[in-house]
Amino acid sequence: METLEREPLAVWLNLVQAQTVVAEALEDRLQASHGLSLPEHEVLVRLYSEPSRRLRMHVLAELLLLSRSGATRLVERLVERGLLTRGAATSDRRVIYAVLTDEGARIVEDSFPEFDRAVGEVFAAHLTSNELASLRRMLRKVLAGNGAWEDQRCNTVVPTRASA
Amino acid sequence: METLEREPLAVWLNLVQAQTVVAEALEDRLQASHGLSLPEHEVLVRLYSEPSRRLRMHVLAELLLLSRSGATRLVERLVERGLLTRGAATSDRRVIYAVLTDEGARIVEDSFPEFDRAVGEVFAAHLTSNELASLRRMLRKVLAGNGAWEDQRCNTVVPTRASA
DNA sequence: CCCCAACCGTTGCGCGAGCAATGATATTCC
DNA sequence: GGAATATCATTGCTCGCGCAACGGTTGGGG
Repeated sequence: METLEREPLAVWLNLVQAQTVVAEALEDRLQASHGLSLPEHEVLVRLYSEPSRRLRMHVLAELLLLSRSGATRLVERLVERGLLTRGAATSDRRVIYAVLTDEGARIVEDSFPEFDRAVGEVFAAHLTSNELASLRRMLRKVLAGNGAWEDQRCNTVVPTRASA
Repeated sequence: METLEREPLAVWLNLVQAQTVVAEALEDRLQASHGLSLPEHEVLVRLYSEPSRRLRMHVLAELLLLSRSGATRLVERLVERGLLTRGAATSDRRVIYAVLTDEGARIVEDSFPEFDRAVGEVFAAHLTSNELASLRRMLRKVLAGNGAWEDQRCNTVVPTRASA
């Protein structure tokens, strides 16, 4: 099995390509149905999955793999659309919370089910559930090996329209 | 095994995060050692792995997962640094080739071995060769399922400093 | 033969993102 | 208690990229 040893680079390129293709497909659907970019949608979902429906800017930036200035402008755009509000913290006056508005929450409830379905169709549908589990294990090992923060919140996301 | 059915989204997020983390690590090293961004380096490698050391702009754009305008400007920057040249085709006067200069080739020979090693350390080192092969199979299924072009050239890349 | 459609690469424009610097607040250490 | 330091979010600047429009070129159909 030592013959095919240019593997790692090829696999890395495949990973980049797959990520790009899937992200484009997801973003297209999201754009068409609700006029949201992928990061914009993620902000809404992240906030929705928070019981208090708010998150400090700094934490939001980390979750979105974004710089703090990037986060600032991202929420700024969503505030202008009325999907978010900025809220000050009582104890620490440096902190600003990004807060989901009712309309923002409504949009999540509207868009998330189809988004979740899209992830299934575009990405997960081509893999067995064993492969999916195996893939996750591998990715976590890579993340851990690079000292990446383990995002527990992945398990806590939206209860998929409990009201319906 | 039906209990954990929010898996797909979580795996997708892990994939994005892993891609981001690894890409940042690779780009940092490349930037430090040769002042190249990841796409810039890839252009050089793609051209180096071509026997004629040239590629049509359109093809280059596809390989790099870039728009044509993006490709135009990317090679423009590298031309200014003297690593590339633009060459006209004899038969079709619409076509322009991006051509690797000798200095560009020298840089590839210089940078690629460490880049390849970096991919090993940052990415592949955390997986067994079985896992790597399995990962590749999965990614290819996802790509095929989304009608992505199968990039055969992955196997043809640089002979890793045959001269040394 | 000539016109029209398709294709190639480049350009104008706007957008989203990162870096470094800023102001405003909190914390720490003497 | 007060000054130095750290932290938080924002802003100015610049860069890389995609989209749409363009000029130049080629091939195909009346």
